[in-house]
Amino acid sequence: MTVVAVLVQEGAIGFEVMIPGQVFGMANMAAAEGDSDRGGAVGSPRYDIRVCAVGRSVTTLPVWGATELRTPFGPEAVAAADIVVVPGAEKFLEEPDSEVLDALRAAAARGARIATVCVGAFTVAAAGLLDGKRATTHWQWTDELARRYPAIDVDPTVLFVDNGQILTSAGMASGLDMCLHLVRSGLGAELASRTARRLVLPLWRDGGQAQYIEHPDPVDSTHSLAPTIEWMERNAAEPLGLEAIAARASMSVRSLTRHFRTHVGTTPLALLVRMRVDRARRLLESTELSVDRVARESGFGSEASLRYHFTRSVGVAPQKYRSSYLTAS
DNA sequence: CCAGATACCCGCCACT
DNA sequence: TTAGTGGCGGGTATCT
Repeated sequence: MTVVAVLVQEGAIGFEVMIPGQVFGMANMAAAEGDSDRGGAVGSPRYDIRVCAVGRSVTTLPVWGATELRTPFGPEAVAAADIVVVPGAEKFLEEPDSEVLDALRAAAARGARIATVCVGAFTVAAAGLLDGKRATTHWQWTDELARRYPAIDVDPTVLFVDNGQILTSAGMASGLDMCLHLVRSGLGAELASRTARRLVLPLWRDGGQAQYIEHPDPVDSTHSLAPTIEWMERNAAEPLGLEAIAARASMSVRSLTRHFRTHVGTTPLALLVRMRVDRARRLLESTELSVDRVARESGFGSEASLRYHFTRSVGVAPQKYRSSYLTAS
């Protein structure tokens, strides 16, 4: 069981406080569904989510909805957590409470993962945990983060950054992507994809995507490529070229790449590679197929190609991923 | 891991 | 005039 502590500070942004509960809670439901599908008894939940405050037991959420949050847990939740999520708070430009900083440093020191949403990155930065690391935050505040903490390598162009131990996300909805990423790395791509479906989240939003995309014509642009992308998802195992994709979208190759850049924020091939890596992950998790077979079944032309992309996006080689995944579950 | 071949991506620009 | 399209060139990423 993975303990997730959501560390709430005064003036926390309500939406972001709720994100971990929604994603990890949904992962619990997806896991239970998986248990019964396999004919076995429903196992215990995978995640234990504890909304907590350090210093105060009740934190108000005075803006944007004017509600009040009761935090059932205190510092002991942070001390017990495997993952500490830090949502953004209203007064993020002020020095955080020293108890909060101490709790974060202690958690990091004993190896817990720390994940920030939005301007929560400022809190973790104040604890000195981001020095020398790559990080991101809400695009309105990336410059300020870089100015205050020159030792941090701030990347304003991505949805989230995973440093292994510390994760930072761009803000608001990208916190969903980051938490889903944590589910994927903890429990596997198959469960993560079922969780995404329950959350009605697109599967393919990934860390390396533009934070914001201009939408000159939101009505048309948000949906025009959706059928093409679904088609790519279904046919990712086939050798797809730009020509074929463009034909499917009934436009030229030039227009296709242009639309991808402006509306999706990435390129057709980059998206396809992500889809294929995801397939490969699932095959490695759930089958005994050789790495070479996995490469072909997931749409990569060769084992070398799979290894190249897999290692780049997952961080470990396919074979290593399979063995570590099996021992972890 | 290297190298040659190929595919892709995107600025530029003419065109509808 | 503005908005969108798509061919072309060639630097770069990817494949074999």
